[in-house]
Amino acid sequence: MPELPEVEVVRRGLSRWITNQEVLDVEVLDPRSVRRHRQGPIDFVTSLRQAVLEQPQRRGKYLWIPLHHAPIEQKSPTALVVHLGMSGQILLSHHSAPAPHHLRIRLRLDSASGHGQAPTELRFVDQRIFGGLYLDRLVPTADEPDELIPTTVTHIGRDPLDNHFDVDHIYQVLSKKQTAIKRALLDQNLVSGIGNIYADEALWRAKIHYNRPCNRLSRKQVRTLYQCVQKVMEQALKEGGTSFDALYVNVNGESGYFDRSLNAYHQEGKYCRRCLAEGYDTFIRRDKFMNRSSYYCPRCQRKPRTTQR
DNA sequence: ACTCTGTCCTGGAAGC
DNA sequence: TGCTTCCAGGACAGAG
Repeated sequence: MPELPEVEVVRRGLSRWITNQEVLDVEVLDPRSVRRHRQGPIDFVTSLRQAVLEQPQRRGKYLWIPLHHAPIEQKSPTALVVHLGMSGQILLSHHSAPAPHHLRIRLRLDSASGHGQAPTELRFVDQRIFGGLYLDRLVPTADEPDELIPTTVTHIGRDPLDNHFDVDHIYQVLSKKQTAIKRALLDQNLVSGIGNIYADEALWRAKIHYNRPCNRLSRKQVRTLYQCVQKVMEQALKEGGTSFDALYVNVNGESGYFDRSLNAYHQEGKYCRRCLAEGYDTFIRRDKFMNRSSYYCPRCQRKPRTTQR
């Protein structure tokens, strides 16, 4: 399940190989993968053809590649926006390599214009079709006029690895929220890039129960929690991201190995590693929360007294 | 204004 | 064996 570290691994791979390459041709094999492109699949193909791909950017789980249309007068800057959803992959291959099973979109690239052994095709593969590609206009952000982001990403909050990430501002917002802390962690408008895996891992590290009301957390607890988010994401990035199966891979099709470092997520029934080190044999538990699983240690992460859903 | 649920999707696993 | 049901969850529309 791609969250921030996985998307960043993909961004770095793309940056190395596709920057300054021209799109020779585009093929949409499943129109559902471009459903967020309002003007439809045909416009997607014709608008992307002959565009030159610039340095890929990211905010949270959103990835975008600014486009440069060499021969055409630039109306306003645009970008190819990528969201991997649940199972999306960006793969760089030779165009003659066999097509993977869930191949949805292919971009033929002009490898001759760039690096010698560059791949000749960018492929979007997506089993569950929650992800997709679309074109969008780039606009300056509200607080940094030199920073351009797609209009559809303006409502997304800065992520924990962003230089302008401001934890005191986050605390101010959280102190007014009634809702459970995990719901706030997963809310991409406040802070982006956190999904179910890193939410559970950060809460475990910070020893906070997923159902703790936001407005009952101290400034210190909020600081600690977001430091834990940053630490767990930095470690995951170092280890190439989390892969449970073939659903998440980097641009070369390789899996990350952060799943071996997980302390809570997917660890139901296993000993809590921290408790074990302290001489307790507590098991990690799984609760249903927000229609998904929440993994936690019942000793380290005590339930709030007033349990609300 | 804020909070929360339902929906989109596929395929592997579990249940009968 | 073969069928059905469940489960995974990111983002957003729309309900409360």
